[in-house]
Amino acid sequence: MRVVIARCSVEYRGRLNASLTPALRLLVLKADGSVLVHADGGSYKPLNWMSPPCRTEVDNEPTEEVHGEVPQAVWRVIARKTDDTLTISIFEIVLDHEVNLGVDPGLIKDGVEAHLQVLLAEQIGLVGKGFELVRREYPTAIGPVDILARDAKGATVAVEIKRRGEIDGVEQLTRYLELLNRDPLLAPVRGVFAAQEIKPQARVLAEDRGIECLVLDYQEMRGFDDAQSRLF
Amino acid sequence: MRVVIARCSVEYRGRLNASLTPALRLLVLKADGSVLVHADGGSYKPLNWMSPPCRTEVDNEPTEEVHGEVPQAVWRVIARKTDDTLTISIFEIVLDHEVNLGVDPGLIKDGVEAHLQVLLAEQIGLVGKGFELVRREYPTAIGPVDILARDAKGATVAVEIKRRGEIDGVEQLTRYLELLNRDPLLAPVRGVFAAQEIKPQARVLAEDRGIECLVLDYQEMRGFDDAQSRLF
DNA sequence: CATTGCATGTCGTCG
DNA sequence: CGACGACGTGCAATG
Repeated sequence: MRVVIARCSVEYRGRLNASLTPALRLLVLKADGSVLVHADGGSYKPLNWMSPPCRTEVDNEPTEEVHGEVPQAVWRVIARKTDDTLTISIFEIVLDHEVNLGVDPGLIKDGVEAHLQVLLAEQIGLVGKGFELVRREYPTAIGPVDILARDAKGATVAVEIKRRGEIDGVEQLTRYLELLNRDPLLAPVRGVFAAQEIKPQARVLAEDRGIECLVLDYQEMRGFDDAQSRLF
Repeated sequence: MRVVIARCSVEYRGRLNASLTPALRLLVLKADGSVLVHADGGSYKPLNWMSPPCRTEVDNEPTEEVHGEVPQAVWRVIARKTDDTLTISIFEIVLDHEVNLGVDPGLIKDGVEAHLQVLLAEQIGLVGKGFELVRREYPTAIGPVDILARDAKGATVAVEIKRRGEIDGVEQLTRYLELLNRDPLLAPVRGVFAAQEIKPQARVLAEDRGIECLVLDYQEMRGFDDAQSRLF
């Protein structure tokens, strides 16, 4: 990785055109060839960047003026496949440090939608009394339904789980329900839209379509899970 | 902005839990308090980060071991509102550079969906022969329709424009059509789904709903536009 | 302030 | 490799 702080201007040509007039910025050149241009604000997205795979051509003796000034160097970063280009004109370097970071051991995550799904499958009673799990990730032609269950009377229930429940999720569940209800072995299938947080518009749409909304308490569900595992 | 390269471990607690075991990484502390943790790959998203507004508490004399080692410093970055925390344990500093970048003049963009919309409004004939523009951003209760037009026979046509046409966009257009078709002054309203690229599933869904798909050539449309403006 | 819709989204997973 | 959905999505425009 090479870390540079420099006064520079930047041009991007690709899916759109974007440009930065000269100013002091942080440039990060990663080992995989990717380049980030950061300003002192606007987390965490760079002002401009190039994603790998890409290569960089360096011109250390440019002759053309850029923004009324001949830069001391021009870096041309070219995407491997899309022919997007990022052109960085360097006018003045304040810091230039190269270091070998090695391969990162990587990130360990815990607590996403997958976990919610596992917990709710274990605690299917939260959806309704006497409910029984049919299976998680129940496969259909248009993708897996998060949870398929049967209610106390044996009727089929499809559960869609989201961390944040928005209209998209209701649409997705609606498509599943439409498909599942074509199967005479399953129909009629009810829908339950479960999320840690359900946006008002999503709730309205869901209820308008006869889909039940269920707000999940992740902390509580995890707590229950921990309590369960401590018993063994 | 402070740029640090250090051997460090990182813990994030918030919407999820995520952790990084000790390794050499780039740490960027921006003027607005935000912090980025970058490895030497994986553009442009940091491994871990904290978005502003947030504040950092520094402990330069930690006593507790982290990963079997007492760090030389611990930075605790705390989000202002959500009480998310990012804890960075510093074991060894390779580079530590502070610089005042000043305020960035900012990015100038050109060529996004808005531009496609303007171009298609100007070249409404691309949607169909004899079409006439009613207006761009035609307002409805659930948001503006990208383009409303009339076909050669005077029937109303709603056009949804996307750079990449996916299922979401079809759903969005469907909602608009449902609403517009309740207006006796407009009904019946047809739908056209226009994008630079239309995903197969989106196309199937659209056509199943009687929505026409239209692939746009941005380069060509821009070229036509340029040619037009050169005439004046 | 909440909602909505875009993004050079990026990133994993699965066919 | 492409398609699809999730993301600590972030972000700006808008009511």
